[in-house]
Amino acid sequence: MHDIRWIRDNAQAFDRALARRGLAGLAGAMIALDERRRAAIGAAEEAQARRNLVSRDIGEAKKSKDDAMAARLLAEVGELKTRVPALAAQEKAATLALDTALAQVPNLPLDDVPDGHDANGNVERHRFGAKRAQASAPRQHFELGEALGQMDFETAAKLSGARFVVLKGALARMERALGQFMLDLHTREHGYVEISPPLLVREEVMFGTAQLPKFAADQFAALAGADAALRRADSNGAADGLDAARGAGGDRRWLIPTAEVPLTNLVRESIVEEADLPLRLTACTPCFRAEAGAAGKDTRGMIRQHQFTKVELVSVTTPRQSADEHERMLACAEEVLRRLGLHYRVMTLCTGDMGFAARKTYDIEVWLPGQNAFREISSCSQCGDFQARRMAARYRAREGREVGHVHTLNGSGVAVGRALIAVMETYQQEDGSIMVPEVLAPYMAGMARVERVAG
RNA sequence: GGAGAGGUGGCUGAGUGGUUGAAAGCACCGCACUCGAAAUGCGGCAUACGGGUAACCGUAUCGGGGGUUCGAAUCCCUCCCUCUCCGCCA
Repeated sequence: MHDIRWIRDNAQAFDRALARRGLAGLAGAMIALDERRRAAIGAAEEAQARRNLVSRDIGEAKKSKDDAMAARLLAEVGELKTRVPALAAQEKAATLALDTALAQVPNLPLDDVPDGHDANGNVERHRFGAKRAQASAPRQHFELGEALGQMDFETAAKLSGARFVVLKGALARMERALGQFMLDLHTREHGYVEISPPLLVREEVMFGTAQLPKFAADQFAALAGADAALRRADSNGAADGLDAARGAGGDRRWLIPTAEVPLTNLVRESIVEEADLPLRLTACTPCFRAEAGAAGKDTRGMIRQHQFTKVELVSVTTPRQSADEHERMLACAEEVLRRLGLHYRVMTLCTGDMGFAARKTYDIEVWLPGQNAFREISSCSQCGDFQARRMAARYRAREGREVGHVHTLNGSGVAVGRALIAVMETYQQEDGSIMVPEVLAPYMAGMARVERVAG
């Protein structure tokens, strides 16, 4: 969410930055809404001030038993009785109009973000490792997993539909091992605090990190007492089942699409002392995504699922610290892949490929031999004060005791499902078995190799 | 699910519909006293928005929303949240 006062003072810079994202200028429209809002505020406050003044006099008059004076003042204030609520309603509507418009505007790219229209404009920053020599054509993870009898998409479809998977035995264990390994690395060596957050959150929490209102179609929602709520909604002839259910007393929560949502919102509506910053938080959680815009994309295998596990990194910093923290966070995520011995490259996303809330983003793309391609396994973003403003998350400066919005950053450290895929495809053997990377062995009871088991 | 009790400033906690943004205490900051500290005394100490170069002025906020009233922390409705007891449950 942008500061309308900043837009007012920097209208050209604002529109120029939006243009870099391929968007039309909005400063004029925003400023017009703001002017309407401020005019409404002025009118409403003036009326209220007058009412307050006269009301006070009425109180005085009644106290001194001056009934004639009181009656005269009452008559005088009569007109305000309808005017004040009307003006207040206008003010509310004008403020809502501005807020609604502002909530739809994405963050602005930092100056050093490369310009571009889409993923083709991303710039490689550096890479690590190399492709391994493999005797025959490497197989994809789902071919390996199905052959091992430990990755079952058909059964998952029976339970939940497309884009779900059932892992069994050693592969299930390896997924868990990956999450544990990452969490241990970040908490023991990188200074992050482990969090076990709620997976169902309120609407305003989703708004805080900017998943809502614009990306509702990408999210899952859960209803408590869904049957009863929906039945009542139906009988009301309501169009939108969810909103209606809520209106009918249904209790709606959103399933987190990433732990970024609960972790970042940990500081919502609060003022953190500067001495306590930066906050570094990590969690390993399931993530739920509707993948609404991805029909037909990555339909095979575990690359794109409605549910997947991810270790998330979140930092809350002062404005001065956020750029350095971004580099640090990237290094923390990279370290995961280095220790797993996975080949990857780091891309600086261009203006056209960045997410809504980001002002700068690094993606880590891991090499998948079976796919013969680099695929995203982590995305580390600085959001500046964009989310902080939506969440009302502030800090008090050490010097001067001033209050300002914090900066927030988030990154995957890393996506566990995709890490499993990368390990499988990278460490696959001719016979279809998979060598276990050394760093995972302690988490897998010393198992050295994942093999097909009878049954 | 049933019954009940509550939500007031960073915290504790008063508050008869009329200068109550809100007593008091604690915490915090400044000053005085002190060699220093403690104790004590004096003063300060919410947030947001609007207006103003500024000093400052105005408006709103006592869980959220709505209502009654010239005027609401105080009355009414509604929603949310917290707590206690009972039941159920991983």
